[in-house]
Amino acid sequence: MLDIQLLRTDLAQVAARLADRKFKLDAEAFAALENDRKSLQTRMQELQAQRNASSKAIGDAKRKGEDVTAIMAEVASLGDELKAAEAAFAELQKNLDALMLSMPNVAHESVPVGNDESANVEVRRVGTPREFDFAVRDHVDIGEPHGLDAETGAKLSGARFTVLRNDIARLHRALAQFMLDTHTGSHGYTEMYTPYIVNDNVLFGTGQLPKFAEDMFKVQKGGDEVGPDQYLISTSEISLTNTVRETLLKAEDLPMRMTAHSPCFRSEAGSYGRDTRGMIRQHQFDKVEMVQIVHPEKSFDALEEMVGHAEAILQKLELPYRVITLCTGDMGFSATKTYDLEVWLPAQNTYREISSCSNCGDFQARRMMTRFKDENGKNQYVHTLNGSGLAVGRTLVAVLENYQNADGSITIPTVLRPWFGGRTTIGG
RNA sequence: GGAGAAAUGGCCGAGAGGUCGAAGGCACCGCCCUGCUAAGGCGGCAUACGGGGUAACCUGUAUCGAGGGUUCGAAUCCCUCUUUCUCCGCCA
Repeated sequence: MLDIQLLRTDLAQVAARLADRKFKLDAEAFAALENDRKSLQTRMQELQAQRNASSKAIGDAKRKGEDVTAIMAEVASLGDELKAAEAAFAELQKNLDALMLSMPNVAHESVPVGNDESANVEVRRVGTPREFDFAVRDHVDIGEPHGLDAETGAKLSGARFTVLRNDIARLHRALAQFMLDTHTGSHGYTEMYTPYIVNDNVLFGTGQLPKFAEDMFKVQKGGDEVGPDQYLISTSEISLTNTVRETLLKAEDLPMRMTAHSPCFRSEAGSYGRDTRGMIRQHQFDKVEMVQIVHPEKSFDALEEMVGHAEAILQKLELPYRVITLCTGDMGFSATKTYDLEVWLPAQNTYREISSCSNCGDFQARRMMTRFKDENGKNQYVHTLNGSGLAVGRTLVAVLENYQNADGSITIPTVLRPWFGGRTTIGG
């Protein structure tokens, strides 16, 4: 959520920056709403003050044993007017809140302005794509003989679900554990295990709701118990970041670094026909997530560091990749700046997204009410960051394709061999 | 699933229809005293929003798990929900 003060004082500028993000803020409508809010609030507060004064007078009079019928009569007429004013204010506040919740974060000034991915900026390339002296196969063809089974996945759950068995399942697990161990062992993250089903208010906190409900899986309890609306997490950023919701942290608690390995569930509404083959785009995939809760002045340094943490995984796996700065039009809702990591996929002869690292500034903190007491004893919103470190399913794809051999076997990356009892290949 | 208890400020914990934004303690900050790996005294110390002031600050309103209700007036009474704890049952 944006700072409403900023909207009041700098409406035109905020509207312009939101326009870069393809959000049309009707400045006039907002200003009108703000105006109404002000007059309604003032009126309501006046009436409340009157009521409080009268009630106090009644109390005083009663204690002295004086007659209170006169004051009682005076205050009687107040009730209805107050109720009406309060109702009108609540209604308006609701509309204002809904509008505020629907606005994306504004981009940091260092973010390139642009409409779509064509305006993204490549920051660097690391590693050189391998030269193959045989016909490159894609991960489906390479993986199938060793246990990648889309057909059974579809039988169980439909399109975009895959069953892994044997060495492929093991490789998948090894990847996740390697990532987790690296982040906890070398990058200072605390390992976490969190719920995969969360209440709707949690989704408001990180920004998936109210706007992106169609991307989520909504779940329902058996029986006829009614509780809050609940959803499967689309990323453990949601549960990790929200662990600090509605809390007042101490300055020395910061920075907090959390990591978790979890499945992610995405409806992929609107992506029909895209990446239908293989494991690139699934309804369920695993991801090792990094989340940081940091001091507001340190969040952009933390973002660079976090990108480095994600890169370290790719480097240790010896996978070629590039780093991209997303432009304003391509960034996620809550982000103020985002770097994507794209891994080289030989079969597609291109780089594909495998990690996304974002600084959300105070946008999520404001929605979650997460603050810390700063050096001067003032409560300030923290800044939140999240990044994939990495998407496990896509990393599996990248390993299969980049490590494939002419005979259909797969060389196991050196760092993963401990999970294979020292074996060096799958198949072959 | 059954029975009961509870939810108050960063934390602990009083409160029981008006004088309560809320005693007391801890933590924290300032000053003083004293001096040594301690202690004592005094003062300050919730949040959000509105209005005023360059500002320190002043002022109004709201907030005692959440939402409704009763009342001139609710932390205190009533209803619903959520969460936690205890006992019983069931259970990976």
